[in-house]
Amino acid sequence: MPKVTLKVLANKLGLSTSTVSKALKDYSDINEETKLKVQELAKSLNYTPNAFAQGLRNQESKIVGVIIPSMVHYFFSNIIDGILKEAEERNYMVVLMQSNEDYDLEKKQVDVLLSKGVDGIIISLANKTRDFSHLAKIIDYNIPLILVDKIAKTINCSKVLIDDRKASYDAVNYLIQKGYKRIAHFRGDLNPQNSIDRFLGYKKALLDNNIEFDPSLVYVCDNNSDFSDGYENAEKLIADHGNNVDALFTVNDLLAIGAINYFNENNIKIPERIAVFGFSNWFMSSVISPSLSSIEQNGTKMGEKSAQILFQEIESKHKQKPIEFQKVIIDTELIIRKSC
Amino acid sequence: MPKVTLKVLANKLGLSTSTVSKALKDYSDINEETKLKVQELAKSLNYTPNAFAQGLRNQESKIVGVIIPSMVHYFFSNIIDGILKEAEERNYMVVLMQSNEDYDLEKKQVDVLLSKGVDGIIISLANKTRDFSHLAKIIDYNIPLILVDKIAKTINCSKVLIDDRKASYDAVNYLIQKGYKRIAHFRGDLNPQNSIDRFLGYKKALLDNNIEFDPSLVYVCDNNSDFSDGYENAEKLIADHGNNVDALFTVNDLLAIGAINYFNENNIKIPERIAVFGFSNWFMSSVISPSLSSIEQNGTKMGEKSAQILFQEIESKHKQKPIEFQKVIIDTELIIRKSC
DNA sequence: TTTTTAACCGAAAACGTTTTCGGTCGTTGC
DNA sequence: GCAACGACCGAAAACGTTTTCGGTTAAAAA
Repeated sequence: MPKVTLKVLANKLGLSTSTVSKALKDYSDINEETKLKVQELAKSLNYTPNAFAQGLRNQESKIVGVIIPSMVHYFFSNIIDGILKEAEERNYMVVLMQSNEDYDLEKKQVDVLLSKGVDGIIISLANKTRDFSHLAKIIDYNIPLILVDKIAKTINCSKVLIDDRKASYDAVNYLIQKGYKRIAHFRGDLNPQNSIDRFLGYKKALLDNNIEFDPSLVYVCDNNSDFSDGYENAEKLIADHGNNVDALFTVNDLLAIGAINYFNENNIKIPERIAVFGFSNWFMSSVISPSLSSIEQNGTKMGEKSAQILFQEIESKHKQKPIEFQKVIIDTELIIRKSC
Repeated sequence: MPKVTLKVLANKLGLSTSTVSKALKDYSDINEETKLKVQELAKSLNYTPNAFAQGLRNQESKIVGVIIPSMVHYFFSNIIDGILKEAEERNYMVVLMQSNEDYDLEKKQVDVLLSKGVDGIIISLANKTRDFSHLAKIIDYNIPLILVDKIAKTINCSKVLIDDRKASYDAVNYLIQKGYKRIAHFRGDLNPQNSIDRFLGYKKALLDNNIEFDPSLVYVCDNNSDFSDGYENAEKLIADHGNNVDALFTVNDLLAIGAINYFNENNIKIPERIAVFGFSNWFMSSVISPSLSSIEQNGTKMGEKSAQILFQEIESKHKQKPIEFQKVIIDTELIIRKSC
């Protein structure tokens, strides 16, 4: 089967490729009749423009790149979901890469995306990423970049995130209003910004309520994508503090669920003996027992918004308009369930 | 910043673009010294070949397309995970699309992938897909195609799947050995093959154990990606059969979890009053209460295998070798937990 | 000295599209 | 009758790469 290109259309109609091209793009200097003839033939022969040639000529790929730390995460799945929806509407393709929380891989993937000529990039950074030169490179290349959730404060680009500090402040504050006083915190890695902010929100809620901040109640879960980390730290928590702790606020639901598993197995009643509050509102949090209170982070909306901004910026760039970076805060919501 | 192309390398060295190109690709008719000079300069100037030009010239994109019904599913996330790993190793990019279980969208996405010139395609079909002309089109275009999990029997291409019939036979058989006799089944859509096969395995296990098959114990959950469907059908099940049912085997974990929720809320003890067995072994099945017995479907391995075969076929095509289609059955495993 | 050969390099075409810049008509205005 | 104009179309260059096919040297063979 011979590929149907502009040239074969042109030959069949006794026209030139330029005329055919212009006819298909509705140029004003082509006769309406010939336009129709060309368009009909194109349709009947199922002509589709060669994407490589277009890319080469127009310097745009109609592809955007997305790098996330991990695929198998409810939150990230939702982000992708939102991005795919927006891309679909605009006939853009999305190439997806996962960094596996590995900085070197993340860096390499940025290079690949740049060399493939993607029109824009959305990244949620790996936890360990401290060096942002690869992001600077994207900006140097003049490729629109959006950071989502796991962001870098110092990089000058649009960002979509939640107010981690406020969200966790609200959660802890809720616990305090409910009467809990000795509230432990399983925090995430020391590095990523939202881990820090969630910790700070936790601390501020304590202070604002005149509860002394006790550093020994804070556990660093640097492997926080693993729920066994939550299980083990729950064990440690009880070993360390015995009855002198009555609530637990975790940096994500996975840790909370690990902890719940430990408490359940050891007959530590939730929420009577200890309350638990998670973060991110994974689907499973609504179906475990006891169901877990959490913070709805709205991954889908974050993905959608990121993509919207990205396409805006791509368009602005195309029109040579200056682009001004946005920082969008997506609303969160306390989801109160039976664990507190 | 001027883009660094073969031409600028050539100019800087007083060579021709052809020589530079050949030097970079280690052609034998280029002097070792000049090769070195070229390669050094290329590295120092950070030369990366233009992907569009390469695609145009070589007719290959180093991109593969993946279409899945839905992103936010543990099983599909795992498939993607496996595919991304394999692609990463081979420096291939993956463009991801989700059909949202919509046939028309699936069809359109195939067209987009074809028009973009991807080197291969992996699809897990939407449940409602009954017409396979879009798949035939892929084969017509001579693009390697792999079907994974949700397959079409009549399409002649490589497939990666599990033995749904055997897996569900084993699960139901296990229930029977445990003494359960009135086993209900929440089946999926009437259309997709694996929904059918899981039903047939259920039926055969009953017959082989001399248990009469009772059609009234089978409920069609045509919206089986929604766990409320499980909840509602559990309600119906109890209304219909009261105490005359002692086990439930569902076509997936989500339905099982919906049912468990209903049973828990209505004080129907699991597994004493009714046992529950799921399918797919979602992560959350291990953390709900009671934990759910299920069938490990090994999504990651399915994704990996699909990608491996795809890249094999792409390579074969490249070498003009004939490709012979494979049908790979991935092992499943009964995961026994507290729900039975 | 002349011919052959090997070693090295470059010219050029091709992939398919887009867009600028003219060019050729026939028509209108004066 | 001539200039000007508008309508329509095509030639050609460009995007960056790959690869074939010669071509130019200098050294080896005759």
